[in-house]
Amino acid sequence: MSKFQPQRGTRDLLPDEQRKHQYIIDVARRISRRFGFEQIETPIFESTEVFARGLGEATDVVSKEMYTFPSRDGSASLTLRPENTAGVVRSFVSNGLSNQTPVKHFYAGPMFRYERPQKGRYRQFHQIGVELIGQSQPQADIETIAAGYMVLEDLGLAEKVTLELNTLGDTASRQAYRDALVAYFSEFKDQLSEESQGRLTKNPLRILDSKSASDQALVVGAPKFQDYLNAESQDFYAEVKAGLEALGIAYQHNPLLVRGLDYYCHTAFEFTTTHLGAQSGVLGGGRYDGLVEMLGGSPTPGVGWAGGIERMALLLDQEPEQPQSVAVVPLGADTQTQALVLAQELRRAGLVVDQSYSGNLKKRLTRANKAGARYAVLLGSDEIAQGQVTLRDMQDGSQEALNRADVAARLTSLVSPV
RNA sequence: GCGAUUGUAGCUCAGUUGGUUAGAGCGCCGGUUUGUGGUACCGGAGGUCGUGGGUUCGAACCCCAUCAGUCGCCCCA
Repeated sequence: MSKFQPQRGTRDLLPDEQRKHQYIIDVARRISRRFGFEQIETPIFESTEVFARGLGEATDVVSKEMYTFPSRDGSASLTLRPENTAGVVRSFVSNGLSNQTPVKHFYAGPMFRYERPQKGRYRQFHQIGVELIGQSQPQADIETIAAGYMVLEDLGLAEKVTLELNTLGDTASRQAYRDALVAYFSEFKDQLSEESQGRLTKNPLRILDSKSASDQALVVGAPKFQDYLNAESQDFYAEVKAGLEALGIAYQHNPLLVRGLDYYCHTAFEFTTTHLGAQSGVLGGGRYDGLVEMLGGSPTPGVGWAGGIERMALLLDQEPEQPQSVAVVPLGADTQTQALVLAQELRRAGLVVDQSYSGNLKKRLTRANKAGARYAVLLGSDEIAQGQVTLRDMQDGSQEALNRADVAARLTSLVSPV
């Protein structure tokens, strides 16, 4: 055990793991682009206020999970982003994009939350996500969810997730329901779990998805949100559901799905899995019509989602494919320079080329084999004398003599360039 | 922040009621004729037993603390 280890909840992404992350990002970016989402990047830290106001002071994320520190001159409080929606919306406002709506962004990158680490849950973790800002119609929700679904589908995860769907209604509906809930639970306050007693004032909706048995018993008799939804909210939700049905995207209405960040309204959804223990959420999001205004912009609706890259990586069945590679194997004195030249030529042709610098042929072939080379190009004094190389198929061991001038063309016909 | 559980070689793990120089498999390195890898055989390197204290003649093993992983709570991606 060496003295320095990665900090708790952080880890090194070695090539095997990084390859999976990159694969997931590549798929998500490609699919998102089909929907018109273009990639952006916002800073990894922002003014603390962006998150405090954006996500809500009382939320767990803001109240106890943020990495917050003073700026070097002490004039400001900064925070490592715990999610990217608030940052994207802040950039929408900062860059004055309100006259260019709809704005459709895709992003991928690290997020930071001070939580107890577990499998699929890290303090530095990575998300992909999309945000559609400036459209209030339910079709925006439908297509946004469809984009998330298509990403999961393309990753081969469609069978492993279920889409849970709920509506949080518009502001008026939510406020009415909130009041009703507070009235109801206040009657049973002493029966509520300690945590839920705290939620009663801060975030009563969260009592609904409490896992405490005593809370659950009370939740059964609690007022139902559907009874407090006004006509507009009901119509909106109905349209979202109808749209998903038209697209053949199965969902499960979960009236207890209450997202933990304050900015959500109307549509709330989450693709969950049973394969990751307590970390069931894979990709989730919803509508956030009040957020732009909250961060100082003019009232502008929005909808989006974020997906956890680590969690998706854990669900992948197979390793992403790696490009096939070629080993250039010089043999004997004076061949090293020719090998360098050949290797460079093959790389210009788009091939993945590794070259051995030492050892006898046996050793060099062993190394080429371990490195996973699909072909080896043997370049010895014999070959050079005749202006040729020997091309060895590392799978079946067959060899052929090639004219030096034909090597690149031959190999690019056998192996697809990168 | 709370509860439970685990920590021995690069990896997966043995290690008896505390008793000499802590083991295996895989992997790694080298060898088994000179320009031919994968299989087989032989050999080798690699560990302050997570860390720090304590008990003991003696600790990988018992006790305390601490750090980290895992599971659950919580929260979320």
